[in-house]
Amino acid sequence: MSERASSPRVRDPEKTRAAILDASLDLILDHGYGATTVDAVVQRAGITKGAFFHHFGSKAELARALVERYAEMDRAHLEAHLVRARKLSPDPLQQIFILLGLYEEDFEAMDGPFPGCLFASYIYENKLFDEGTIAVLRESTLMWRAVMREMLEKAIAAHPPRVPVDVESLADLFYAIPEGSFVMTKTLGDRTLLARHARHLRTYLELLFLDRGQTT
Amino acid sequence: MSERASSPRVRDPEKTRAAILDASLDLILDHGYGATTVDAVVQRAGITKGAFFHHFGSKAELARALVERYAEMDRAHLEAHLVRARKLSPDPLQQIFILLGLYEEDFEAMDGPFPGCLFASYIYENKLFDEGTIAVLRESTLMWRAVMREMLEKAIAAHPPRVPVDVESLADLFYAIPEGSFVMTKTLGDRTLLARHARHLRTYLELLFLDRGQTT
DNA sequence: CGAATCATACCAACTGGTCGGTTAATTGCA
DNA sequence: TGCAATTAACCGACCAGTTGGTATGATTCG
Repeated sequence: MSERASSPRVRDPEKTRAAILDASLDLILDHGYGATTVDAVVQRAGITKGAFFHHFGSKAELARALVERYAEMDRAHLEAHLVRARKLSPDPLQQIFILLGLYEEDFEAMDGPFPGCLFASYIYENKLFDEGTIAVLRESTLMWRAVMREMLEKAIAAHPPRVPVDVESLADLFYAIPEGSFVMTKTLGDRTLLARHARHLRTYLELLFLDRGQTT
Repeated sequence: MSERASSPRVRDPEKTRAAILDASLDLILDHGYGATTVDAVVQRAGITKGAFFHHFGSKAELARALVERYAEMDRAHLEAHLVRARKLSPDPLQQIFILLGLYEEDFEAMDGPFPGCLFASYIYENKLFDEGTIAVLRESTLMWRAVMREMLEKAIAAHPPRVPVDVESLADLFYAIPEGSFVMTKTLGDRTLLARHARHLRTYLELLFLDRGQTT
């Protein structure tokens, strides 16, 4: 077996690296990157400073690696839901509704205080990061826009909307509404908001593309 | 005359205080609170460290005063638009549309790189602030919810919605959509997004409350 | 062995905050 | 009104603690 049980102190560089990234993610989402010290990361990850700087050349390098891993997970998560949605319905509009439903499920299944989104955290400290790190945010945002725009365009072709719409900015709502919802959720501590706000996006699309009322 | 022209170096405690708050607002929205040093604030405000600690007992006190001023400006801005909207139409639904239009105008009139929202900046560094400071965020958020909820309930009474809606979370969209839009705008540097996303909220409400299509 | 992985001890730079002192405005009183 | 006394606004050198980062040595594993 190459897999190893999570015993306390074994030599496993990948696990150490992951522990550093996990610890820093938690800390950064609560304190911001600037106020997250290497010492705090090291302590929470249960390692030492030497190990930290063995894996990451600098704090900035950690920032970059962290957001890259985050962006990749985000992309993979979306991709997985997309595959599932396509399997469940051939109709592009229904696929969008299913996608929304899957995310609503995810949101409802969450527990503990809501952590928020690393992209938003970074962008509100943007001057602390180098261009390459910020570029990851941009690319992720544009990826969301492109994916949702393509789905929406197919949906529009099959279901002409009741009123003309700006497709690009409509696609953006799939990113912007959750992002705003995260801010509210973190502020009020009410995790039901995420799904409830997503449901409004669903209703909007239903009114826009369906002849009458609900489907669900 | 007790009023004084804005000449370079005059003794004017209120002006000094405002300069500190202005400088720290700019810096915090770009670097976050944690990474904004008192020295940087002092330098940008064109004063000295001594003057800073004469006006604010600590950095935390600055944080609190800054968000309180910000919340008050936000509230006053909303209030002013509300008054104008009520003057322009007696119909509650139309008032909401007018309010949205006024904010769209504000967004379109902006120039320079978009600064973002201090509430979002703070909440993504929430562990750095004391309870009283975070409470300001909560109160502002709940104020928005209460105001928009009241308007929406009046609108619903006059224009029964096509499908049943959760009023509270619908009211939240007036806060959450701009907030998410701010994140996207800061990320992509495209200031047109703000108004375009707001317009979707308008379209949603039109589809929800009006018999057919557009009004505007 | 010898390279990869991690620990310990340490440093120079910077941080928020303090403090004694200076300068300008305001007040009290003749 | 004239002006000394008092107070508020402001300055900038300084301090103790913290920061990101380094140097070097110990341990593990192929």
